[in-house]
Amino acid sequence: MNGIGLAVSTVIFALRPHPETGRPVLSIPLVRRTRAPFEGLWCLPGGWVDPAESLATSAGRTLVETTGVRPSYLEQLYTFGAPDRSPGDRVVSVVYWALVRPDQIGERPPSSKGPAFDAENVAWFVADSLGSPRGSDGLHLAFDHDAVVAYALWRLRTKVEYSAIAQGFLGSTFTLSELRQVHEAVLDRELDPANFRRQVEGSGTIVATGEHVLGGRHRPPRLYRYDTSAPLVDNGPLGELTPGEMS
Amino acid sequence: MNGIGLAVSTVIFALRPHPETGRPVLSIPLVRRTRAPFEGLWCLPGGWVDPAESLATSAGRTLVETTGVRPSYLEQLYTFGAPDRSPGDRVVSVVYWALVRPDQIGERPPSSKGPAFDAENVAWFVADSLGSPRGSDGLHLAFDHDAVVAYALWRLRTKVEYSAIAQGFLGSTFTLSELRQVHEAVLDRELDPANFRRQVEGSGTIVATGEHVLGGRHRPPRLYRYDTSAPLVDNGPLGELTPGEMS
DNA sequence: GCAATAGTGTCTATCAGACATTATGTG
DNA sequence: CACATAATGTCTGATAGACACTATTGC
Repeated sequence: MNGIGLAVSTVIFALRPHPETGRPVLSIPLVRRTRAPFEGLWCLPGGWVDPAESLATSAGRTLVETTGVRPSYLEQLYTFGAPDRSPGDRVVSVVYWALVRPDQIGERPPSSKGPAFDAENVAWFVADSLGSPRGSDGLHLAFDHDAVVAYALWRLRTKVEYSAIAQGFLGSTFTLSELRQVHEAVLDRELDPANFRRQVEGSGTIVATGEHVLGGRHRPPRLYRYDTSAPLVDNGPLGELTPGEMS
Repeated sequence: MNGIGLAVSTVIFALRPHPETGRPVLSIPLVRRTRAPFEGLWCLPGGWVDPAESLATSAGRTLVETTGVRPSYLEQLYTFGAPDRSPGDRVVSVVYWALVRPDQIGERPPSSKGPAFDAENVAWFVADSLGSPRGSDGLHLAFDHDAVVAYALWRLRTKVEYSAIAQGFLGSTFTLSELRQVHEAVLDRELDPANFRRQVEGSGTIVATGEHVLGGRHRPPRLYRYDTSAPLVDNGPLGELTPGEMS
């Protein structure tokens, strides 16, 4: 007990159509602050930790309450605790990062149950337009959230190259083309379809379902699913946090 | 402000002679608890976060106070916050991991200044004898510190393979043989001297000083130092925490 | 057939690991 | 010289990237 406020925040990633090009682009929902400090500025969704709930549960709860999205993946990122990061009383924030599929984004507040979020003050931003260093051009967020977003972006991009994290953006089955497009959107560069196929097939993380997708004006691609016996990501002895463990 | 206690703990690594074989082995200092809960059990050094100090400063301060060592490297590991991880009031622990050189280990409490640590209740343990899963054989620590140690060990071993973290165990100059022995002790396996040399020379992280070590009954090895223009480790946008930044 | 994407094959540069060889100090 | 370790060289198998080629659908 030392009079330090403990909060959680979450950097949420989704692939959404770019407002101009329409191509899928890494996007982050932010919340506009409606009170001091930093009133009017955008910041990460979050809130206080309830003494009875775990940190991950707290992150999952607050992000649903404020943005209406239900993530398919949630992982702790880093704890930010500089004494001056928030005016007034000391606040330490345990920051998580999350992935959501398009179908997990509630564009409207859920009508029946749960607290409705304030849609007026929630908006999606292209990830690459955020996270620029203090003092530079571009949109700047409240608190130290510029640095937080930059770090989360780095972690996602690093991790997509060696883990099966991309499935957080995909449904239960998908084509190799869809999986590749996820990687391309995250890494923001094109990948060779042939080499990508070899790599991901050789990794053993995905399994062909035997089904194909018909209807395209071209050869029907195979459907794949992730091998559920393989871990989603390599987090060492900690393991990953799946939605089931979140609450 | 939510009535949650905020603490820091640190997993400290040093290379020390194995109590039986005498060969350098990864070792961790622990503190014996002198009060409930878990009185008599060993646990990680740590303490409460002072509202005025940063998390890293807090970690650095508490580990010096309790064990007398001054680390050459300190990095945040993970924040552990399960509601039931400590009996009584809720405690969330931000855990750091640290590296120390042999000369930074104060075997006796510093005589002149600072609080003397309780040498009776501090002891070094071979890292591989710790971190075993709950319920299995072996020494078990207070709180959730078994899992904490296991995770820290995983992180150190992962990181030594792609970063220049080994310098945390070495002085300002060293031979390739010494550097290799650090890697071998951390990874607990032998490395081919020739291939190790090529890899580390090719990485560009070390520079030959031009000097040699004489006196051995063999060809005198070159001395190297780390290239100070290269970063110690790749922590993304956060960068590393050097001792200078700790306080 | 043509367009479009799925899927396979092949070549090459690079790199890690195994291991042979040479170099240079001390006793 | 013998010995021990330093330092260099060479071979090989695995792999990533570039890119050519074949397969299969809809129109």
